[in-house]
Amino acid sequence: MRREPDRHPPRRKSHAEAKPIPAYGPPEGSFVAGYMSYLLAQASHVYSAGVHPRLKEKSGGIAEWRVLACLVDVDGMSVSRLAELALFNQPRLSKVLDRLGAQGLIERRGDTDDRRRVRVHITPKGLALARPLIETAKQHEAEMLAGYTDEEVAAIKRMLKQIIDRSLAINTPGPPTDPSD
Amino acid sequence: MRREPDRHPPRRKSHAEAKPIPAYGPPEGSFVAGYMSYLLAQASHVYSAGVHPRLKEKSGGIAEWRVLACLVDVDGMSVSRLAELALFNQPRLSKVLDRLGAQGLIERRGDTDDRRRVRVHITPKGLALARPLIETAKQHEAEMLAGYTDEEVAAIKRMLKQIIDRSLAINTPGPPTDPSD
DNA sequence: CCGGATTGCATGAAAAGTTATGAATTAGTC
DNA sequence: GACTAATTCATAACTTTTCATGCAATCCGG
Repeated sequence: MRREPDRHPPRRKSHAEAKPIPAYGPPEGSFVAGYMSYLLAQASHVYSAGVHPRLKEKSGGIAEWRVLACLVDVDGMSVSRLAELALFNQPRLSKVLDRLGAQGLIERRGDTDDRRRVRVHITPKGLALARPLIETAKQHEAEMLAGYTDEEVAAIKRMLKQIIDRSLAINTPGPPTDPSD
Repeated sequence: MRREPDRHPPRRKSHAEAKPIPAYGPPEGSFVAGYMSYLLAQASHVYSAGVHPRLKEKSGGIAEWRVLACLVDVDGMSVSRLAELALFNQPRLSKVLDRLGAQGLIERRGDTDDRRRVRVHITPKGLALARPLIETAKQHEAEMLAGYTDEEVAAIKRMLKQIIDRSLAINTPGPPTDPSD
């Protein structure tokens, strides 16, 4: 049997009265509708929903894509630094790197000075895969932001960076570097 | 042995020359530093990093928390609608619901009219758990946005909602509801 | 230098998520 | 009304992530 037996009580009425509203997103005035964390998560989610299928198909997964993109920016980062940049915890990144390494897209090399560290390098094969993906991503961004002026886009990005910086400042308990900031 | 034998070539130099910069976030001018998807993901990530531990501990997981929060807003949604709202795919939500159901925090009830549908209801026990969590979330939001004026906060949220709406419009192929929009 | 604390990364076991698919029900068409 | 298509949700099989932990290398106080 598919569902529990008593989940569906006997039918109530013939078939009158319309179906509920199929609206997207949270209802106006609800908690989540105005909750910043939710808005950020939803924005991130729906904004990238359009490219993710393409990126995932080519790179083998969104996590893989993110790592490759970061490595094109900065090659040879340590594992923990790369994890931070790609927004992963360290064990997760280690395993993503295993997969990327198995495909010959990245390479781990021990740091010569601090032998605890492992530096991650993108291979030529990895670059050959990543570069076109970055173009795809840029093209998607262009489409998504077509309705905004350059100034508006700049303002949006500035605002996001500010949110990021402030969050980091709050989350980082250390003594304030400068109270006048 | 822990790593591949040849990962660490012989040490290079005594110990002069400083260690690399430990900066947080992507380097200025890099691709990801200005890539909207990344900014949104990073903002979402670091912004909520502060509450997530607390919410997770109390609710059993961030996914669980999101579902409960949505249900406090709107009780009795269908599974697919709730999945959409909580930003999960349907099978994932089904499993989150299994867990929540096992703890007696939610209940599934078959829709009387359309017997394919299953409506999800939060239980009194679930409410008792969720309400304080929402307070925690609100408190966190207050802390995080303390540096902004009410108007600035409103502007930020409006901006995010606009990004969401536009993304949805672009991702939804259907004919434009109103070309004059 | 020596020993304890710390850092950087990997890894194993357990938990959670994903993909593909199936079953039940309803909708639509002729 | 019967038949096919479409919707809604669950589930099984497989993959990925997480949590905790271990080991090696460095750091640091004496």
